[in-house]
This record gives sequence, C-alpha cells and structure tokens, in this order.
Amino acid sequence: MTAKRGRPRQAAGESENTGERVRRAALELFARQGFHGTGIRDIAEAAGLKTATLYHYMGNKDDLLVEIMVGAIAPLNAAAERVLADQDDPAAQLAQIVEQHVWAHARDRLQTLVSDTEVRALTGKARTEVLALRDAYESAWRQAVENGVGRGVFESGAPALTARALLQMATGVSHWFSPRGPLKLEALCAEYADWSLGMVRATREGRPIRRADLVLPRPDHYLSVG
Amino acid sequence: MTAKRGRPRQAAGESENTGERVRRAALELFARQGFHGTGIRDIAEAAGLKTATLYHYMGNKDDLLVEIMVGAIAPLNAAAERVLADQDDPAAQLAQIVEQHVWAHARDRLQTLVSDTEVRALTGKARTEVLALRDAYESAWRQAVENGVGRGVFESGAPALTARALLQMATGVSHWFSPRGPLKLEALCAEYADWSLGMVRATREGRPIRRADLVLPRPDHYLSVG
DNA sequence: GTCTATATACAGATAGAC
DNA sequence: GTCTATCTGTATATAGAC
Repeated sequence: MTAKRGRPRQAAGESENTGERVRRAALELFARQGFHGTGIRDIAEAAGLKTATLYHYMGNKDDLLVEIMVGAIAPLNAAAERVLADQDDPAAQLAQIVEQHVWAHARDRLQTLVSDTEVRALTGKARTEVLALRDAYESAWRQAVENGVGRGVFESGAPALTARALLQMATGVSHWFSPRGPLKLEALCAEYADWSLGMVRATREGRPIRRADLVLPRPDHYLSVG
Repeated sequence: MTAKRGRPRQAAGESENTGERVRRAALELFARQGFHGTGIRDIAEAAGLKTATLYHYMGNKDDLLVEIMVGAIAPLNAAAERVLADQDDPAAQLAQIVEQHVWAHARDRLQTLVSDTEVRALTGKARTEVLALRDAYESAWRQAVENGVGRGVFESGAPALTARALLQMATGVSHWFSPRGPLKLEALCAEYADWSLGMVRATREGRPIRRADLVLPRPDHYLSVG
C-alpha cells in the first residue's frame, strides 16, 4: 500500500513504472560503460523503448546523471551529519560513518559507483552542486577524525588527508562487491570500521580500540531516517 | 647517454618529439574528460596538429589508451615482485609496496589516474591483458599481507579483501595529489605506509610496528631498476 | 610529415502522426 | 504514451595532394 503518487493507474495489468525502468537501464549502462560510453540508443534499447519515447520520461541525458549522483551522495551526507550530532565518542562516530558508507556502497553499488566515477562528465551548475555535496560529505569524515585527535584517542598529523584516505578506501567497495561474496554485509562493514580504527591508531587507556569494543546501531540506522 | 632508439635525427634544430606531444596531450585530456569524453579533434588541437596528422604518430585512439595503461601498471607490478623477492620482513614488504605505489601515483598522477579509471573503455584482447596485469599486481599485495599473517605479525581474516582495501586507499592519491601540497612526497609515502601497518594491526613482541621502526630503501628504489 | 577534403557512422534531440 | 522519420552536429578514420 505504498501509494505515493496520486496519478491514477489504468488497470491491474498495467506494465509497471516505465520511468523506473528507464532510470534503471541508464544506471546499469553508465556503470558498465561509463556515461560518455553510453548512447541514448543503448538506454532506449535496454528499456525496451524508442529513443523518442525516452524523452517522455526524462529531461536529457545529463539530467539522468545528476539524479543518480545527488541521489547517491545526499543521503550519505545527511546520515553522516546525523552521526556527528547523535554520537559522542569519536571512535563510534568514525566507525558508524565508515559502516554506513560501506553499507550504501554495497547495497546501491551501481549508483555509488557511477557517482564516484563520473564527476568528470558533469559541467556547469550541476558539476558545482555535486562537488559541493561531495566536499560537505568529506568534511564530515574529517570532522570525525579531528574529533578523535582532539580528544586524544586518534593519532593523525593531517586529519584531512587521513579522512580522504579512509573515504577512498571505503568507496572502493562499489568496485567489486557482490552479495554472493563470502562475507555477510554486516561483517564487511565491521571489517572496514576496524581497519579504519587501526589506521587512525585509535587507542584508549593505552589499548587499541577495536570495532568489537563498540556498541553501535545497525549500519543503515542513520540512513533510513530521512 | 641513454641512446635507446637508433633512429637518426635530422639536425639540432629539429622540433622535439611530436609523438611525445601527442601522447602527452591525449593523457591530459583522458585524465580530465575521460576516454570517451575526449575526441581525436581535441587531441589534435592540444597537440597543435590536424586529426589526419595524428595518425602518423599513433595507431588509433584505443592504442593510446592501452599504452598508457600498460605503461602505468607493468612497472608497478614488476617493482612489487622485486620487493617480495628482495625483502624478507613482511612489514617491510608491505610498507615498501605501499610507498612505491603512492610514489608512482603522485609522480605519474595522470597516467595512473587514467589507468585506474578507464578500464571500462577497453574491449577485447587489450582489456583481457590489462585485467590480467592488474590481477597480478593485486596478487603481490595479497602476498605481502598473507606473508604477514603467516608469520603472525599481521592480523587479517581475509587477506584478499584487506589487500584490495589497502590498494584502493593508496590508489586514491592520483585523484588529488599536487606537488604544491603541504606534505613532501617522501613524507606522504611514509604516512600511507604507516596507515597500512595500522590497518593490518602489524605487531611485533606485543608492540605495534610503525613505519618509523623500519629501515627501507627510497620509495622509488625498486621502480628505477627496470 | 603535414595538410585539405571527405567517407561513413553515430551522437543527442525533436516534430508530429497516431 | 509510443511511435516513425528526421534534423543537425560530431565521431573516428582514411585518401591522396604537397
């Protein structure tokens, strides 16, 4: 009963949401071949339509890309802000931010992959906006690292660099993740969190802080609020 | 006296290596706009030639890309193999492999960036070969991690994943490095090595192994052999 | 070695019938 | 809402003069 849009449907047999099919086709092709490597003819064919019909469901090719990117980054950014506001312990902040990032990059693998890969294809205002979003997101990571350094639980001579390195490590997940891999997703998230704590030499009372020492909400907790 | 190619030059005043200029132009454009986002007209213009003249200096557009990629990965792969053969301590192995990777990704930033970014644009035999090279290189990283785990100095439940995460972290350098940054390149390499040792929880006699504890050749030592 | 001119295919996008 | 047909520009690549 998730009736969101009031637009009436024709009947029970209606083929379901063509717009979604277009977006899905574009996403898969952008992920596999890149934005510039994908033609609108490819998208049309994959969606089972003619190119002219495509334009009934989208503005233009660029719009598709912007939608994908903002849809990938904005929720992650919002969730990171929530973690910083809600969690106090820097180790918990960093671990949770890492885990939800890995979670999202596994669950929405193609979307995050395109988002992390095709910034070059953007121009003008869209590019500026997406870059601003990315910067804001990176700032949240840096904030978590700086909090830890400030409280003396992390060690980092250059929190901005450390944060970027952590981010790029965790982002890599979208390049290879498969649900059929050996590791359960929650376990994978925890691995990345533990690696991150190791990287920043997280220590309390002279002992390394391990992921297993922390009690955290589920990886998607702060993602599923908005 | 590095007289490699016997091809005689016309005179002292000869305008220097047009082929190099073509490759350089292609590299910069591929890095900025992506392979499919770059036309041969762009390359020709950047090299100060007409498109027809380009084909005097290259096979086709694809060849340019393959050259860039193999030229980026092959030396790194060779250098990693040398480290594994030459260094005994797993901590030294891992640190050195990380440092030379970071070194190369900073020094040859555009080439490694394109190489890490445009595999999607390859097809057929070229793709197969480049992927094989990449796999071999990743294997060297995994080998270093496994050596450490085997000797009880590293901790990793999934060396293949750990190695990949380390690799992706260090690869990120090519996305942002600038020689005008605050950190000297050697220091940056050392940072990444130290982070890596932290990630794998490198420990000897109950104490964490730090980069500063290791005595290593310069980052480019094993790169400059071949 | 460099050019002009061009072949041939394909790009993104739209007009307008149904 | 979907189509056929097509506009217009650009893509990679080559032929052949100089």
